[in-house]
Amino acid sequence: MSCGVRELAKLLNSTLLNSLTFLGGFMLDARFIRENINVLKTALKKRGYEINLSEFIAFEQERLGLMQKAEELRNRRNVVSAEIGRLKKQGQGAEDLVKEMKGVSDRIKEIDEILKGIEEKTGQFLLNIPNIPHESVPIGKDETENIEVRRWGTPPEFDFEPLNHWDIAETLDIIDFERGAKIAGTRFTVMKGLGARLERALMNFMLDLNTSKGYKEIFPPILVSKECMTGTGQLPKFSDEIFRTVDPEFYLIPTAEVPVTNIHREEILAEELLPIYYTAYTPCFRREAGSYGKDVRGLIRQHQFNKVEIVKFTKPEDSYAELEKLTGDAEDILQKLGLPYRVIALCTADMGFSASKTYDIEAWLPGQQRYREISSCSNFEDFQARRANIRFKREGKKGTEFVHTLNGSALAIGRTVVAILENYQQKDGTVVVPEALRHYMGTDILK
RNA sequence: GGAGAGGUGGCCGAGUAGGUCGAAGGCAGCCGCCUGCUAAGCGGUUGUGGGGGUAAAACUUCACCCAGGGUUCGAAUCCCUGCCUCUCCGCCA
Repeated sequence: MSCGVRELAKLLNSTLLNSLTFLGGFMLDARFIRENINVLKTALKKRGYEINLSEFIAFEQERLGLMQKAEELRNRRNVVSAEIGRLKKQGQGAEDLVKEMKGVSDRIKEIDEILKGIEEKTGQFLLNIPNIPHESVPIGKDETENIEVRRWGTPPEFDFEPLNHWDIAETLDIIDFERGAKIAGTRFTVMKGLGARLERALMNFMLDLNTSKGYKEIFPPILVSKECMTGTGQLPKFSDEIFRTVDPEFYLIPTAEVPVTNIHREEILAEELLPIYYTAYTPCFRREAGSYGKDVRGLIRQHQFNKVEIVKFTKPEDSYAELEKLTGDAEDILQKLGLPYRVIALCTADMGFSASKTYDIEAWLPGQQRYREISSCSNFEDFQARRANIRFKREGKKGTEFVHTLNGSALAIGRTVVAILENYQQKDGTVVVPEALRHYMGTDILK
């Protein structure tokens, strides 16, 4: 029965976001919303999001009424203007009609002004509503209620006290934290020698593995427009977390998800193109505002880091199966690298704004004696597709539908470096290179 | 950065003294007919989003000729701004 609720809620969400006239040219089914307010409220409450729709609905009713009025007037204007043309052609005067139409046009302008104001308000309101969680997502109030789905591998045992990656890296002289700070400030690092090489090896290894599975390699722009950021859901709500250039205005991508998902913005895809699989290496940039005390040492939390991402566009009926496959593809990388990990299903309160369902993959870090996030795999259903207006057309069917978008890290490279250094460290301070990387590294040991 | 040209439907391409243009024509596609197969030929058809309407259709209406403003009774057609593309010059990895 929760399924029925879910379906309703989904439909409702669809309808809501449809009203972004200034984004995609959609309109909103106000009646449907009026009849289903409670469904939406309940669904979002699971996330801890309280929604107040009463003002919105009032605006909607007003908007619909005004729109109809304006359309009537436009129709009148179209008809009469044609008549005026006809009369003039026959050499007859039409002063009365012209005068009347002048009034009509002014009236239309007035109404349009009001409509614009309303649409601006409702549009902003809608852009700030998070996605509705999938029914399979555990309900919870914070991250303690996430659920561990499975584990792979066994944390290594050491006959010595395992070090943190920053200590290992310092000894090996492969990561220079101080000079990173000198050049750019805190949360920046310089990778050197085998460290730089390891970073590059991981990029290549991941891209090669992903492309061998049918993901098409993409190398996108790293500065993007505001529209892209809105399309994938980073804006307008999370401007604090993003770097921005001022003149001209660009946004530095926090993840390849942004440019890669927006590849198909404003497009209608042919059914046979789906599913589309992309993989992309990009640098990523994050402000990390509000995390001042966290992970101040080491590579875990940087303003700039490298990541290989995978992105999928699918038909709605396939997206959850694709999420499992996508997560599996990310896990495969860790398995090939021999890094122990666990998979976590995020609960309703811990999921990102745009996601319907998310699995985090956490790698074991001996230096911290705990699992840390190394990948996040999400199904956004049609949330991003609505914002970015990405649709597809079914063979032989009228109209279009929104695609579902998914993405996941495969993987975050900096954190993979951390996991390798800490899991493969040896008593003498050297680090064994995982089998799968030796070809890329040209060595089997970091020393 | 300087000087020009241009942005029309899936594609090509008309439309420039503003009026019945959602937009000629061609191609491609689809549906029929015809031909023993293929090609050619004939007829029809083919956009997106919204409102009203319907059980669903039919039907009706509004918007969309890069985007946003403006002029006008009326704009694909005129004016302004922005974005993008192309050519030439300069500069540069």
